[in-house]
Amino acid sequence: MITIKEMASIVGVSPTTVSNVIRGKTKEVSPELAEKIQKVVEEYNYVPNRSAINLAKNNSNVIGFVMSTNSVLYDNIVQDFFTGELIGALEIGVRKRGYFLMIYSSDDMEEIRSFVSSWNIDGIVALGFSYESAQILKNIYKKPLVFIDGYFLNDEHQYSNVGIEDYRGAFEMTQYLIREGHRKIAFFSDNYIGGDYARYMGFLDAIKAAGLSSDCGYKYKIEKKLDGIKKGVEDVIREHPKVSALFFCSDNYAVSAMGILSDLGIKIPDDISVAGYDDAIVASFIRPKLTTVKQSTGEKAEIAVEKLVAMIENKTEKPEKITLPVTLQVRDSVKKIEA
Amino acid sequence: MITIKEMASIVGVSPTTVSNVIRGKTKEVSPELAEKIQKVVEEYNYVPNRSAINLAKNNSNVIGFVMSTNSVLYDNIVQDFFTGELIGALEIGVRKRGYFLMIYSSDDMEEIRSFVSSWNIDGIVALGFSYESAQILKNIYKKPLVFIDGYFLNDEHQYSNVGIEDYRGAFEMTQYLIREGHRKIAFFSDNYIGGDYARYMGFLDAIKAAGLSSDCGYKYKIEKKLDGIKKGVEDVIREHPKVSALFFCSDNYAVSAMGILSDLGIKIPDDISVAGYDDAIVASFIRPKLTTVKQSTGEKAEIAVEKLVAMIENKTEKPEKITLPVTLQVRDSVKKIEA
DNA sequence: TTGTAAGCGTTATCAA
DNA sequence: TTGATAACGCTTACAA
Repeated sequence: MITIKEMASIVGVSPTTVSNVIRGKTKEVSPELAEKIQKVVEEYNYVPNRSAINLAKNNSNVIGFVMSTNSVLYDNIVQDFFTGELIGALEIGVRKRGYFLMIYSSDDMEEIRSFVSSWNIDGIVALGFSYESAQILKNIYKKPLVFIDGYFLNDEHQYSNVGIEDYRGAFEMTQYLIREGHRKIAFFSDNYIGGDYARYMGFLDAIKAAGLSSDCGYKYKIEKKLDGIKKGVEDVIREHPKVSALFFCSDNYAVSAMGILSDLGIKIPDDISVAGYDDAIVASFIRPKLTTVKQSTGEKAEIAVEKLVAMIENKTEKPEKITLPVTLQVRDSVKKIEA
Repeated sequence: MITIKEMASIVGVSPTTVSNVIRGKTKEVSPELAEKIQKVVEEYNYVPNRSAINLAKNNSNVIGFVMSTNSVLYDNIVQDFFTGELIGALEIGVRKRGYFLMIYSSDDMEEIRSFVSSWNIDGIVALGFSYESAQILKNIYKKPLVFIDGYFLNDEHQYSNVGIEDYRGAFEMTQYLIREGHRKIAFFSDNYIGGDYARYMGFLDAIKAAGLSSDCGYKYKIEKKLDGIKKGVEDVIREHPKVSALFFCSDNYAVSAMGILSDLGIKIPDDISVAGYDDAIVASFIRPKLTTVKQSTGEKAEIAVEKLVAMIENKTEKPEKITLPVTLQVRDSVKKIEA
């Protein structure tokens, strides 16, 4: 690895001059010299030393993707598809803009603090943080910070976030279900906070808005594991046999529930209708094809990086809540019934 | 961000002494001083500056996960589940061992070279490299390098690789298919190189080993997009109506084909049997549950990091080809038929 | 046991 | 237009 100093002595100039042509400050150096130096730079395949640059400039050009561990792969079948696609898209956006992507997952705020300040991380894309941990993160990290799918109550104007219309998607799906004649609908989620809570509220409000009584909508909290989904599905069938539609907070739950229903000899959508959320790839693999709410993970990532880099490079950039649209994706898993 | 020098002047000692206690070289410093310094370190929440350490020690403690772009998310539905799980598991393994994970995807070897040397990356986990690009990578990067799912012909002893028994898995699956009475089997892949070629060879050899004539096995090359899978499935049905079993090189293709078959009114496994490879999560979501070959992506990542870190920390560590076992996962998508 | 000082590869200030 | 030089924060001989 050749250094600036070495190249300087090869050409017979000072390191400063070499540095200047490398950084394109060509107006500060004569064309002849610039060309001579450029030649050497290329001949020796010069690559700048990032540690040295970072030390001197007190930054890093790295963007950290930090995930709160409870959202992480492995203990949660719902997340890994999403996370994989997200990371892939983040990498592309980050690289495109001349930055580098470091990944770090932890629930320990002290660890995260130490990670980001040790590396002098220029900006963070944060996933899976509760309101509480988001507050802490914002306190310990004073540089640009963009959350993905965060919910921050009344503090929203203080946080940069890119999310989707969780509420509206669920509202419209529920409206659709009602329009198709369903009058007993069960909603399933593994939690009722943040985006999933918003989806639940959309569900509830659509029922209200349709003038239906509140006992038209049932709420089920399911465990993340496969067994938990099975239990949820069996519970609803036993407790509320009149339920004609199942609305899951995510496609992966919906798809896995479809398998379980099939095992029970229950036909979809003839015996019961199923709706999902996210429009994951499986949604169009499975039969019947899943009716769901479509969101774009890739776009989420791209927008998050775009906003983050804007904040890094333009100090006046303000925090912003960005809400991406969702669309109803009507396929074959919901049946029209006589009300 | 407090520095060693600042803490030194606070305690009234030299930076060296502070540095020593921070790095646990406590035998070189008196207990009283050590304690006093330790206290200040904690009081000020000292976090070391990675750029400075890296510059001084000429390393980085970062492990790069570099993907050849042709394997990357987005243009290939097969890969993103796998990649997501892999990255998650890599992150855990890397962090556990005191390293950091940087992600970089490119097909341009010059870009990759510049990335790794600029950051002084300590070691690389490489995914999706052809034999040719693997050779180039090995030439431009002289530090520890572990491939995932690479195939290196006769050069294997020169490369560290963690892969799976691609050949044996396909061999056993095909054996199983034959045992179940299937005599016309079609094999589908989007490529016939590396691991997928090995799977194809396992398929072919099992047919030979069973004493069947070579026209018992058909080979189909499909496009990666959904349309391509559809075309492949339709082709086989038209060209070889006697085919009773479809063996896909990956679960995602298998699952997507199951949907397409269902659209065609073809029942699985009654009309036709389907087998997959990988044991992706969808394999147990779908109905009938998919009979497949099980591999562990998480284990792949863990072993890869383990080997890589061993190579980084122990110079005598030799390149090694690690082949993880696969097991037949018999479920419900293959029917026993009368031969 | 503790401290001095050089060095890692850049950037940036200021002088020539 | 070019070049010295200090500085970034740390490690590491080597000296005291």
